[in-house]
Amino acid sequence: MTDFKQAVARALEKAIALPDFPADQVAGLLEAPPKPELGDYAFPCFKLAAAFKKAPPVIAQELAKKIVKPADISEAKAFGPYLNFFVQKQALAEKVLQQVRSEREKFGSSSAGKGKTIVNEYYGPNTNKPLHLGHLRNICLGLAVNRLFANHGFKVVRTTIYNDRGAAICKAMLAYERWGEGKTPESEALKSDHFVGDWYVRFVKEAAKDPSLESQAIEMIRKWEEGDKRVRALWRKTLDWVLEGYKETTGRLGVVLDKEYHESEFYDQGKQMVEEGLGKGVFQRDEKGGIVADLEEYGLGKKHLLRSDGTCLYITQDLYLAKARYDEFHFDKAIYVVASEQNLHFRQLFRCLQLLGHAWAERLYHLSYGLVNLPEGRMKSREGTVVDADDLLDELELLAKEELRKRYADLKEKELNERANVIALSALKFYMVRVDPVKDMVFNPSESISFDGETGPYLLYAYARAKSILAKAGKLPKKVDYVRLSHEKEKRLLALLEGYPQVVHDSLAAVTTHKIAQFLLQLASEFNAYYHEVPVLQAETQTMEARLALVEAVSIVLQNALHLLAIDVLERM
RNA sequence: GGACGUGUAGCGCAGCCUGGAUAGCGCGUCAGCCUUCUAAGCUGAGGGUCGUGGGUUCAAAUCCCACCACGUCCGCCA
Repeated sequence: MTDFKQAVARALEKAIALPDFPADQVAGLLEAPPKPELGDYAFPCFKLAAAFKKAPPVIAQELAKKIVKPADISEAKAFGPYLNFFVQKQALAEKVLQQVRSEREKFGSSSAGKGKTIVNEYYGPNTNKPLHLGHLRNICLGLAVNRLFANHGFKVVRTTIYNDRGAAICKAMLAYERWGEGKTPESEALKSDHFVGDWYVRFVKEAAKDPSLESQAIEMIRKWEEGDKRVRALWRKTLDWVLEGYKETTGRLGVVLDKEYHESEFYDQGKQMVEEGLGKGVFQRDEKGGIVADLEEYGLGKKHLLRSDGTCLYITQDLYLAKARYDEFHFDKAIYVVASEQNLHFRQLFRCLQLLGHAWAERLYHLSYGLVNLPEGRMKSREGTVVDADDLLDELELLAKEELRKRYADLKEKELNERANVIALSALKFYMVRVDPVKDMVFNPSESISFDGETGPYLLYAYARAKSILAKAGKLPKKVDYVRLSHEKEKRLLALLEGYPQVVHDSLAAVTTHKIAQFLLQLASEFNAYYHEVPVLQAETQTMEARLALVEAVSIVLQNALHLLAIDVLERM
């Protein structure tokens, strides 16, 4: 809560003076009026009607007369059943601008997570094909979440898990062994993960004609598990190709990992935990000899944790991995950024860990996100409607380049490439995090590359305009006469800036990013309108200096918020 | 069949947790604005039974119930 709001709440409490109307309720009732002309805080008087035995508008009138205005409140005025408060412009300007100026990149951050650790696992690919659009949503969310927590002083352990074994991987290996003729990514001039992915596609095609290939793949899994030298060598080779390709793609996006997990290294772990549960009586052995968790009472059905032949299942290794992570990092929170298809799996996993008596199970959090669909419908690898991550990144960069060439014909190649890269990434990242993660979303390729509207480039452009003014101004004033910021649009900008830390705080609490995205759109839009209407550099000196301070603050907050979404900025566009 | 989620303007989305003042934004459409700090911009117009029906309430897009539509999941797969 801001200082202003707190002051208003306290003054209201005194004016109301009702014994059965607890003071702490007042602050909770204060809300933001629908329009700026109506003030900064509004107090609805409906709930007082019964106690005062008067109509809400009458109560609002009486409170307006009775209330002792706090120092920084210029007016308390009744609007129908509401009592509205106006924050004094100068006080607002002074408070906000001084704070942004002194805190700079720290404005909006906190030390709430100091000494605490979060582990974030994201994008976990199956290593038989290149990354696609779904991974991009995952990565963009994961990157933003990492920043969000780091911003609050958490130690963030950035991880991924490579699902690097199993049927799909063996299928790609089998096809390569069978028809590869010793080709390599280099010999075919293909990005190495695409090279492997193509062999997987080849397998699917051939298997449609020759069903015996499926059983051959299963045979290969068995050999892999036995440690067959030839199969293991083939696996190593193709896996390295895939990982190398991933590194290139994720590198473009700015992914940095502190720890990488390989399923192949612990896919047979976790039995001990399951047997421990059996011993404690929280899990049961079923009639065929498998081990089951009965989660019916939690509405989660029955879940098999160990096969009757004693081998592990998907969830078994996840039990192990969660514990291994806790033992290593003693995390205060562990986030799994995984598609909503796995909602049930994670609820079952967390519940099982809790049943095993691990208190830290409640620190686990599944950041579930919806599918990314195309305007034509769902992505289907069989129908070739999957949007490849590399292709998309290339396409975005190309479009940014075209746009830049149109505008700045004489831009040097290096500068052109750098700008196109930043612009393309902003387009993608913002498109992905601007939507509530729980929702399925439609990825419209032509819209994502359009730079009109609610897009990353729009935000970058607003930032570049602000920086351009600051650059032309040269030195920024040390002292500012805040009274000069008397324009209505200036007050709106200041109010937005003041609210930024709260937006960040709420985002952290909800482990979400789209609130920050919405805030950015609002701030950029408000600034663009201000830019259009109010001249800065042409203004009289004192006024210019005050406006420069405001523009500087806007640029700082834009940059801070973009940083939280893992979006880099450009000083010029 | 069950569980979970989603349904707001032609299209894409905020708002729902924590109920309040004529329901916001973008794209598209239409009409304007570049001799003045970058027009990737700004201003304005038009566009809505907030899926449907009940309920709670002084007040419901928001809370509750039922129904409908769509999506995902419900395997000793991952």
